[in-house]
Amino acid sequence: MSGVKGRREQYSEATKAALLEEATALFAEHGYAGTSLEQVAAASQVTRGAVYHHFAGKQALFEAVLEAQEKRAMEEVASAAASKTDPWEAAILGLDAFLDKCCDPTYGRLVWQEGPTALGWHRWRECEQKYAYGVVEHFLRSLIEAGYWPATESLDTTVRFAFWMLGGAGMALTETPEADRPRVRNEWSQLIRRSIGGLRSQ
Amino acid sequence: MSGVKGRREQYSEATKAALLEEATALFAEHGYAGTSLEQVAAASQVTRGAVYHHFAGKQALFEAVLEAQEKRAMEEVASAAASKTDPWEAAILGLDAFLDKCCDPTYGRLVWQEGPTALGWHRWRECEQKYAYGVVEHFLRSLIEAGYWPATESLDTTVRFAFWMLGGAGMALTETPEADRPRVRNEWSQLIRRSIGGLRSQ
DNA sequence: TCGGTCACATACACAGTGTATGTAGCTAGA
DNA sequence: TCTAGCTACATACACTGTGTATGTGACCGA
Repeated sequence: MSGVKGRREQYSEATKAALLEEATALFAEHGYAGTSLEQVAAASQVTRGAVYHHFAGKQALFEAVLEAQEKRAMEEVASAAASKTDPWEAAILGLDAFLDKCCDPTYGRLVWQEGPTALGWHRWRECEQKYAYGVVEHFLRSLIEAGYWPATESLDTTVRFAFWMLGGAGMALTETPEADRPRVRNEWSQLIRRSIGGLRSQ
Repeated sequence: MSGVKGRREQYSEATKAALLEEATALFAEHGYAGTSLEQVAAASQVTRGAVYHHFAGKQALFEAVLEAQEKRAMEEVASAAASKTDPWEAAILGLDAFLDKCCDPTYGRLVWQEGPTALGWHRWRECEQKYAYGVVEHFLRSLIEAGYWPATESLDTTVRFAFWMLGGAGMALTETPEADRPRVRNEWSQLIRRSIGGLRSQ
């Protein structure tokens, strides 16, 4: 139980980190189905045995990759929104930060393109619930509490709806070639804001 | 070039139809990855050789299944909308017909759940563009022409946005247990209508 | 120093796709 | 009517990739 790590544990964590890093790059570049564990292992200078030692299988490896991405992304969104106390303004800032993040090709491809195809919709959504989903729900709750948003539908449906629109923006951005992204980003941002305006109280 | 078909061609079409039918059922029940061509062939009382004779591969078979589903679905949507001449009312009727269709578990599972995972996002969207996508674009064009909808964003982005919202409803419905579907269906319908209201001209 | 455990490597089993080849029955032309 | 060729499959095989069972050396605490 001592906090000190032996050499073995240091090496172990290093290879695990290397596996995660290489897997992230390979999955993002060639897709989930398009990269074999052999490639991931080779890029990390180990064999597939190491992969199966650290992760339960290919899916588990991908989930670990995806969770790392989501963790960072949601931290960035939350910290962006934290600068405003008004729930509405905070939500808009969060939206902008999220759209920014989706312009990162690695994040976009892994989370929005490969995620569902690799894990299947069900498992993917379960993963998302731990991160993005929870953040969206948090924003919505505060909007409702502040009276900005009517609670006519069930919260669950509303969260899904909001989450889905954000996902659409993310998908669109990851698929859009670099040059058009600013325009597309802006258009989606406008569409989301105006359509949300239609839902807004008053 | 005679219109008369020999026995061979009749048998051939029959087996192709059987393959499509069995594949539809199996893909819908066990998913794309969860069903092997061996199973499809066995259910159709032939061997895998027949499958590869009629289709280029597993993906191609799935695409054929998916296209058949979409073709029927879009016909239903179009015919539902045809009873109104006002673009706005027609669009609303089309929306309702679409949501109805998504409550069909086979359609929902194949198109919204298995589709993207089986073909990958890119290829899936290319398939959708031939059917659903085109229908959405048609509705939007008529709405814009009639002055119901502002043409502030690029049409492409707007079509994607609308398509995406419909997809969200479809996804949500296919995942929702039978008993809750009427409620969820209604909630999504409301959300879409009100959010569209926010985009509507004036 | 010695037994155990950790962090991998190695070897193997197996499923599933795709492809190359074989074959029986039909069909068009002489 | 005979036959050459094509169609509609069946059979056999190669290969890729996952997962699992087992082996092994380095480390580490007692």
